Amino acid sequence: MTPTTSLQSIDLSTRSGDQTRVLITELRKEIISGALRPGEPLRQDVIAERYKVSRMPVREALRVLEAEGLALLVPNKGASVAPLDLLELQEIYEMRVSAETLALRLSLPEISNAQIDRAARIQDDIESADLRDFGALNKAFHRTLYEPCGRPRLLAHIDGLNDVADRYLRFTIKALDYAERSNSDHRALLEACRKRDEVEALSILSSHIIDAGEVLKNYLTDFLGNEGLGEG
Amino acid sequence: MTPTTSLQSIDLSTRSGDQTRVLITELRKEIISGALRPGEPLRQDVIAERYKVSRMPVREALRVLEAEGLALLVPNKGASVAPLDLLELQEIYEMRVSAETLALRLSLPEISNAQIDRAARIQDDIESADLRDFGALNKAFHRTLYEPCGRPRLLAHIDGLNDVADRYLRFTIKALDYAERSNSDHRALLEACRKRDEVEALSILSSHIIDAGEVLKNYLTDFLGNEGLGEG
DNA sequence: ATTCTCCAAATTGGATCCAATTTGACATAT
DNA sequence: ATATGTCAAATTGGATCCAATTTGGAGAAT
Repeated sequence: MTPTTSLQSIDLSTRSGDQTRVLITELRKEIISGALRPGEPLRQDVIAERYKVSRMPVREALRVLEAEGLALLVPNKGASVAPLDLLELQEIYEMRVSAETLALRLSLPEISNAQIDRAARIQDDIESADLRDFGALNKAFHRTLYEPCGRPRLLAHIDGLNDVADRYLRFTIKALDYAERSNSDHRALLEACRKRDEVEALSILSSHIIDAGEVLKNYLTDFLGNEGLGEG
Repeated sequence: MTPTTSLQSIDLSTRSGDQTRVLITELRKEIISGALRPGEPLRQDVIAERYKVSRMPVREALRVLEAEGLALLVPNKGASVAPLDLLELQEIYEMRVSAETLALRLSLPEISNAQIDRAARIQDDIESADLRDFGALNKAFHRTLYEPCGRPRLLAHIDGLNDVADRYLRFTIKALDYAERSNSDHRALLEACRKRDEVEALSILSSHIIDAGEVLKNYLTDFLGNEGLGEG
């Protein structure tokens, strides 16, 4: 079942300062959520008209999205939503392990109990809330644990990786019993953080991310025949 | 002694397809090399006239450079070259260790002796060539060792980190006996790669990068008073 | 029927134009 | 002398216009 969220049109024509900024975040959301499907062409006219702006800020936004790996730009041909690709998925999860264990390691000496509690409360939400919000809440949980590291660039990098990962997650999340495993991982991770047990926390986080990547990969491998992932 | 390379003006006005692409790479080079100084304002008019194009491709290029962390864009105020900052330097080197050890680990099972030899030849060049090319050659050396990992996204990420790191390197490279230490690290790294000794290779690479970061930090700490690093 | 050519429509890339915001200088008031 | 207000110049942001490239289809040739 493909995500079939309909595209909303926000009227940015009134806004003064920075339409490009808004466009970037809106289009990013639409690509991550799957409202804009992998491989789908992104025509400047269409987007411009949908947001009631000229093509100019659209073009700037598309450049940025390309730099983020969410769009593909071919000179004189146009832009399209970056296709999904199992090799990229694997790569993203390998990079997540590397970047997020670094963030957690740097965060642990700084993190307060209050901050750990904040993460625990997000985990409560995850377990009680609608699975549709899993992506965003899951991201928030992890980010709360990493933020005390005080490395803005690293955190931005991790955000970007999670954005891309979310695209894949979106296709599968409903069908999985993955949530359960993820929840127990999260609980164990919080416990290790409370004990400030670096080795344990990093080990849990690593296998947590690797696991998620494996589950996704297996699920998507089956998927691949049924429904395209966007042409390469 | 600040880099005082003069700005060359390339005439892109004839090129058909994609002036923005060219602008991005040219401006990137100028920022990395220090020809465009940290904190220096990047006025659209000036750049456009220098490259004999209109402001439009300049604006697109600036957006991308902002996404890469090389430029700063303030709405309605304009762009400037991203300032240098010791905390960022530290962060970049932490991220390099994390990303590059991952790349090397994934590369080692794939790398051929011929590829290792290619890296060794680059190291020969480093030791014999002008120190001014150190940044580029050093980057090439490392990339040669990582490339067999076959992870395009990871490699692009590493390239980006090294671009930013080069900006700091550029300020110091001449003044250091760092080259010697770096050379012996490189030789030892090649040896470990030849033996396919993962633990040894990763350990050498880690301390190699950490070392470089420390040396840079110390050097720049002294520097900070004399000559600005661009206002925050 | 298939392939090739050519031309019009669609679409992107770049330049120019106009509006809105910021900057800085000068004048004025305290 | 310093601070404040005002207005013109500079600069950015957005829209429109034009050129260049790509796309797709009709028609001709084999």
